Amino acid sequence: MGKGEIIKILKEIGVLLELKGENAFKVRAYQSGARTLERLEDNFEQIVEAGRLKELKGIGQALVQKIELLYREGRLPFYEDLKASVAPGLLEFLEIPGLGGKKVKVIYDQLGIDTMDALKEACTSGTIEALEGFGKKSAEKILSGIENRKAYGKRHLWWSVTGLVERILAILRAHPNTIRAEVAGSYRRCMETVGDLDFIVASESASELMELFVALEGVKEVTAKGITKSSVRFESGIQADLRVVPEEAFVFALHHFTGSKDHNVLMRQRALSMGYRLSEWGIFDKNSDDAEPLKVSSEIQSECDLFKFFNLSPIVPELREGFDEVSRAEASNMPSLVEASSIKGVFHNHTTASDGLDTLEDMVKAAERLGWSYIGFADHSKASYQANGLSEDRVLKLIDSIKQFNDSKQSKVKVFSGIECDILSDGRLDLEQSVLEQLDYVVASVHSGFTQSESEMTQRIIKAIEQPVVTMLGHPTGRLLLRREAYAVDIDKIIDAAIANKVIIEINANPQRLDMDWRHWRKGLDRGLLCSINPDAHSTQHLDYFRAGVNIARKAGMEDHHIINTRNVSDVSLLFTEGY
DNA sequence: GCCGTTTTCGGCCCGACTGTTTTCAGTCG
Repeated sequence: MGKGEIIKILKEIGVLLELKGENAFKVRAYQSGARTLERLEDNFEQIVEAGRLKELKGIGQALVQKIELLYREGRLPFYEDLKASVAPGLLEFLEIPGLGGKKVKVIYDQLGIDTMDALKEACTSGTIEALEGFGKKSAEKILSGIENRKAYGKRHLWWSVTGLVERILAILRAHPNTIRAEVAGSYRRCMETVGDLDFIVASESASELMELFVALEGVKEVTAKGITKSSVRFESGIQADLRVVPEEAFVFALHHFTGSKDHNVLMRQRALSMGYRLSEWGIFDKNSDDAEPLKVSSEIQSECDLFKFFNLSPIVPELREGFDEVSRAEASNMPSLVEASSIKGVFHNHTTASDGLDTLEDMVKAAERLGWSYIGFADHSKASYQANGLSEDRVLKLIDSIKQFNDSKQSKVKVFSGIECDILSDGRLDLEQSVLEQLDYVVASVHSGFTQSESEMTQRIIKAIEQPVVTMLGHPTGRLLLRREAYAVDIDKIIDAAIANKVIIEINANPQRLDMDWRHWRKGLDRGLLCSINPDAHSTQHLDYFRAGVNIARKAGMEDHHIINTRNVSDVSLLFTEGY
């Protein structure tokens, strides 16, 4: 059994143990074991084969045995028994806000309820509220949770909530009693999708801000309202939290609620190892129960100060995912991340030649407005019939017209001629090599046959990567966030092939794709893998997507030199003619 | 179930809010 499936099973064991009422730390051990495997950069198979699982942090004797069994035999009796002992419907109950493992267990043990319909019935009939520890409000909350399950559980694209975030921030900052206001959480860390929004405000008059917040336009429901914290749900289903803290606690609250959870654990452990306790309120003496933070807390005015206090280089929010950022900061080995202002142009864009909405001329004007010095067009090839893909003849004409455009000196922006060439199901390219060779560059992408097996798909893409004419690989996994899973593909093998054949991989910056995923890049960057940030724009407005791509590049730890879009015109031309 | 410069037992990150309770457990982030 492969790593992905094993991770899934470990996570499920955690959930099942929770429903069985097991020790919370045991539950956490399975979850953290799964996370350790998820983050593993070295080859999983090799580690298991070499008997080195035990060396991984968070994986002890018990997990080693279970993982090895799953790896070698593909099954684990412990898991099968556990699964058989828990009613399958209970897993779904955990998706209801307010229901955790303990309460679900009570509902099942006392009432024998294990389906959503029966739970609904028990809420309306008064059976639930009669249970010890439950009441009328619990029943109402569960009922509304069941009814709104779809909207509540939904995550949201980072890009799609930027407007709402900016609007709320502006309102909070405009309040006369606001000293500082920031957005925190996964939004601030630039995750590709966000579950909810977190706002932190420094102010001495919390109650006024709470009133302002719960009355925001578009608020459908107020789910919590306390002295320092309120939660609301907007009509779109997204939840937002506001926390108001005194000015001296602002930095600590901002850091804490920016997370991630795993990053906070690392920071708190570091604090403990240095004799301190760190919370969202400040820095405390490890051994005292004082409610007052140590005096040093008041000298910390920024997150930089906070990291410095713990002898760490500053860690930007994008990198706070609980990987190795704390140890890198300790060694003063933080990357100098790419900025949006370093981008000088983008390559994978569409025009009216295939399925784009705007003409080449309009797209170039938009590139001028963005201050770029070049732009490349990669319209679809003929196999993408639904997208009006280009035949060999049309490609040749397009190359001509681009040459004329450049010669006419209409614009200071240089236009590169490219194509988004379909990778056919057998790995061949959709257009004649002699035609492809005349273009400045070729983006090879999969647009069909998504149901192939993992090995077929992997071989198919590698075959394309091995064609010397291919410059870069487009959206390597084909995922559409929140809509369509990636097709089955061994991304590690794709990365190896790209490096071996000097093929660039794109970050498709369309907010729905953000593909290749930021989690995969570190496996290749140190070995010379290059990235191209490509908005996959189908209109002038879409060019702005490049910002979402920069976010992902930053999460992947990329510096300017990893990204071809930071190079100037002549270096890019050289790259396309000479390779790298 | 994991872990160890407090080392083989006894902790495990920390605090707010809610709903249920008369002091706290469960949930959540």
